[in-house]
Amino acid sequence: MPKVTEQHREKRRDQIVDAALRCFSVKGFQRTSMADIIAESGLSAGAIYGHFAGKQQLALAVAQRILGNRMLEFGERVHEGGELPPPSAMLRLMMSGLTSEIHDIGVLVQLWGEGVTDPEMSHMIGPIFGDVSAVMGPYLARWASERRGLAPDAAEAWARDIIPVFLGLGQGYIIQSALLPDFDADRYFRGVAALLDAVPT
Amino acid sequence: MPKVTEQHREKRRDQIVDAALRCFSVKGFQRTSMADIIAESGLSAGAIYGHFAGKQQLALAVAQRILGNRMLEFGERVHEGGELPPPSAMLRLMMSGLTSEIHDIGVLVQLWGEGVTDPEMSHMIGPIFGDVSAVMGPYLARWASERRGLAPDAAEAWARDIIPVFLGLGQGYIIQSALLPDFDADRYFRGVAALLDAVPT
DNA sequence: GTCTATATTTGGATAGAC
DNA sequence: GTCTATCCAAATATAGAC
Repeated sequence: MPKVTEQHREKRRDQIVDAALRCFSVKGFQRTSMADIIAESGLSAGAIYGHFAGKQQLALAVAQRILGNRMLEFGERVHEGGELPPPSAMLRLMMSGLTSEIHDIGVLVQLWGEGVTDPEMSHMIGPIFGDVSAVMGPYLARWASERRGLAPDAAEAWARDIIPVFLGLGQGYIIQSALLPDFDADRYFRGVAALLDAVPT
Repeated sequence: MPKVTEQHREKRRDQIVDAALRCFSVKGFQRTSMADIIAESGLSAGAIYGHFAGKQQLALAVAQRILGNRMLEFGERVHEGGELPPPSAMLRLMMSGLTSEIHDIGVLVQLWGEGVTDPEMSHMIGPIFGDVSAVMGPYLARWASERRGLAPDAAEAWARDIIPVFLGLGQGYIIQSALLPDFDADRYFRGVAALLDAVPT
C-alpha cells in the first residue's frame, strides 16, 4: 500500500482546494482564472492539472468541502443535548458558518449559476442537496414532535413538506445577502422565526 | 418629434431582447455568445451594438422585462377584487408566470451569479428587489390584516419582517427547480402554505 | 510529479463600406 | 442604421524538459 504517497496526494489536493477557495472568495468564481489559482497555491500549471482535470472539478471540490463542513456542524448541534434549538437558530448557525468559512458568500450563487449550464456540476448538486435534506429532515421532524406536539407520523409528514422550504429559506438568505447591499440579516431571521419557531401555547 | 423613429427603435430593441432571452433560455447566459444572439435575432453585430453596449446591458434588459411583467401580474391579481388569494397562491402565480415566460427558469440563477461579480448588474439588482418588495409589502400587510385579523400597525410590522422571507421562498423555488431534476413543486407550495396561509380559526 | 513556455480556442467588440 | 470582415485579448489546457 502506498500509504505515505496517498497522504501526500491528499495534502496536495487540499492545498490546491484551499487556494481555489481563497481565490473564489476574493475574485468570484467566473473571474478567477487558472493562473490565479496557480499563483495563489504557489504551485504550477502542471501540478494543478495533475490533480484536477479543470476549473469545474476544482469548483466541485470547493463546494463539497464547504457543504460537508456545514452538515457536520448541523448534526453536531442537534446531537449536542439540551433543548432543541428552533429552526431559525439552526438556519442562523448554518449561515454564520458559511460566512465565516468563505469570505464572500456570493461564491455559492456563482456556483449555482455554473450548475445550471454545466451538466457535470449539475449532477453533483442533486446528491449534495439530498445530503442536506437527510440531515435537516430528522431535525425538523424532531422539532415538530417535541416542541409542536405533533404525533410521530404527523411530524414526519410536516417535516417532509417543510424540508424544501427550509432549504429555500437558506438559499434566499444567501442570494439576498450576496446581492443586496443593505440586506438586514436580523430582520430575515425574525421573519423566519415568525413562521417556523412558533410553538403551540 | 421623431415619433415613428422612436417606435421603430423600440421595436428593434424588443426584437433583440427577444432573441437574447431565447438564447439565454436555451443555452444559458454564460454559454450564449454574442454570435448566438446575432444569429438568433437575424441581425448583425453592428445592429446589436448600435442598440446595446454589450452582453451585460442585454442581460439587464432581459431581467427587467421578466421581472416587470411579473410585478404587473402580481399587482393585477391583487386588485382584481374577490377574496384575497393566500401567499402560497401568489407565489405560485409568480412562479408559473416566470416559467411560462422563460423556457428555463435557471437563467435567473445565472443572472444572479453574474450580479455577484459584475458591479453594473449588481447596481441594478438592488432597485429591482426594491420594486418587488414595494409590490409584495402592501399585499402581505393586507393579508395579515384582513385574513389574520391583525391590527393595521401590527399587520404592517408583520409584513415588514415577512417580505424578505417571502422573497427568499421564491428564490429558493427558482434555485431548486433549476438545479434539482426531481424537484416537486407541489410539495414546495404545500410547505409554503403550511407556513404562511394559516388563518386563525 | 512538477516546472516553464506556449499553442489554441473562443468570443467580445470595432472599422469601414453601403 | 446596418452589414461584413476582422482584430485583439483572455484564459484554458498541453508539450516537453527536468
